[in-house]
Amino acid sequence: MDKGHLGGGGGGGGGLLALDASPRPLGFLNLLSPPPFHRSTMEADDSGGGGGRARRSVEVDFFSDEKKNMKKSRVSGGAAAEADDAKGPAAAGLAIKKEDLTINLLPAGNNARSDRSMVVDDDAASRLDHEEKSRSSNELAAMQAELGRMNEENQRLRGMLTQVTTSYQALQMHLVTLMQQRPQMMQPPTQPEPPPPHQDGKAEGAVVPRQFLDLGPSSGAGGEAAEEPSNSSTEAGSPRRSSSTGNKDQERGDSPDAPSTAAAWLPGRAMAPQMGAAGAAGKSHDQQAQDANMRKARVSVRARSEAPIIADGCQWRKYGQKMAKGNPCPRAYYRCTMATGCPVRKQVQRCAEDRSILITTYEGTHNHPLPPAAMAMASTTSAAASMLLSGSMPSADGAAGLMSSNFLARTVLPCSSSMATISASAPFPTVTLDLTHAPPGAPNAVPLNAARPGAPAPQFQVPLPGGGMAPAFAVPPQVLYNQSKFSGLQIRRRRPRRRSPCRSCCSAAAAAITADPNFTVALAAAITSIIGGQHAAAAGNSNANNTNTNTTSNTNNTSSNNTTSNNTNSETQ
DNA sequence: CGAATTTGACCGGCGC
DNA sequence: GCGCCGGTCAAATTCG
Repeated sequence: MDKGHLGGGGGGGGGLLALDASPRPLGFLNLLSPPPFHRSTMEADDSGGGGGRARRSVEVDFFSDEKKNMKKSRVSGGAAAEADDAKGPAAAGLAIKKEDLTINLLPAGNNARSDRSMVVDDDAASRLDHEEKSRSSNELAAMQAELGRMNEENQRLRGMLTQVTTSYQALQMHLVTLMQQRPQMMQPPTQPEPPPPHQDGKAEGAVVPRQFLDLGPSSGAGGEAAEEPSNSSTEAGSPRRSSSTGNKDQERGDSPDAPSTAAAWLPGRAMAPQMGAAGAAGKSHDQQAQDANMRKARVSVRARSEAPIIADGCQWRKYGQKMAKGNPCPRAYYRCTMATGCPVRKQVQRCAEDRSILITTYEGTHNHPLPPAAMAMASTTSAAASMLLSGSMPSADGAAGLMSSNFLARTVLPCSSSMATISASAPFPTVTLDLTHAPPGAPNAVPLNAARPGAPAPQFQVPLPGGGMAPAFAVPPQVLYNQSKFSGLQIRRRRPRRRSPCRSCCSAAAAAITADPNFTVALAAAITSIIGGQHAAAAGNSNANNTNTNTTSNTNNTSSNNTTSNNTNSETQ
């Protein structure tokens, strides 16, 4: 065991969860104003308990390159730095030369002093000294006047900068919107394909050929993933894993088409087989960089849950547990076992600051059909991931990344500031869906149901066709009215074409979210749409959706040797 | 007895 | 280059 890991004792806790550690994410995302970037640097803070507090305001850490540039530039001058960094080429015309703002008041005094020292012993020069003094004072006054003038100029330029910033933002948003639409339009018409070969019996009947968490703007990965078992996320997470060390599940699932595993959930790569050799060969470096980015993309869900794991409708097998730095609660690692070789993994960890909050981080794309129960989370995470990655798509271009992130912020966050947090901070771009806070006007936090079917906690659960309890979120009543958006989204997108169902799903999801001024409502609606069809049988539990009683029966996993996870990570389907 | 979980060890990435 | 840390493996253990 890595004793060092258990030692923990620091803040940090990893880029992703560090951001999530805040019990109340602010949800802001002001990419054009320096403060978030300044704060984001605190993410790397390894300090102890205080780190969490500090991180409270750390919500955004997009694109470290820009951050560095910004820092660098800020050293040289305030307005100039802002103009150069925030605006980039667009603000070239507004660039302010450093020397313009570098106003040194010392020379006058220094010169005078040095002059005086030169003539201090010269009586004849005393009068000259006096004259020079007065001249210096005049110069000083002139310089002060100049300073005042420059300040005014500075103010004026700042105003202009703000104006240009606004227009630039608008253009960015527009561009991102266009870019989001483009993948769909560019997708070549493809013939229907047979269902996945490994459509196992677990998901029979109720299964819906929908991908969970398609991590890509051009969600082609979904289609490929559905047809090709993949451990690509595993490869991403642990490249060293080779045939000799791969686990049984993965080996079983991957062996048939290992070469395409990477394509299975990397949207860009997924396109390669379709495009053929030429298409694959023509893949740009940008796209490859994009792939790398997508491979790491994650969706984190924060929810109040007394159970050690939230029931999201999938079957998970625990394969590891570790103490994460800065969090006394262990982090558990699960992989999806609904289908052999499913690359999806998730990490479950309690929030260090509020242990009633369970942070579940999903990574990867399911390569198998999902039961409706799993689609609730799928809708949420896939949409969020799609948005995230559509935003980080042109990662090679710093300005574009900034642009996209800003777009995400504006589409996801403004109306649901407590709902979604986007972080492109290294190492993984992450969307955090915070379900611990109800939308404005909602009474309380949104409780997530316990994973255990027999859990005593009066939390909202949905029965599955198979008899198990499906995941569900307690939906604040006031958001139920708007369920049509997401439910329609799901239904419409069922099997548009086998080639890339997920692509379409996510594009639609992203579009829906983009169009929807209230992501919170849309999210709740998605879940509600699931609940709606099966709610009746869950009446016994449904009374908990309004009142989060937060029973304290759960003993948190505060010990590294905790043994509570063994009875919770297998979900009855 | 098979499956699932636990947990120490190992590996690679990354920062210093 | 070294150490820290996240992530994963896999033998041992536990559970049903």
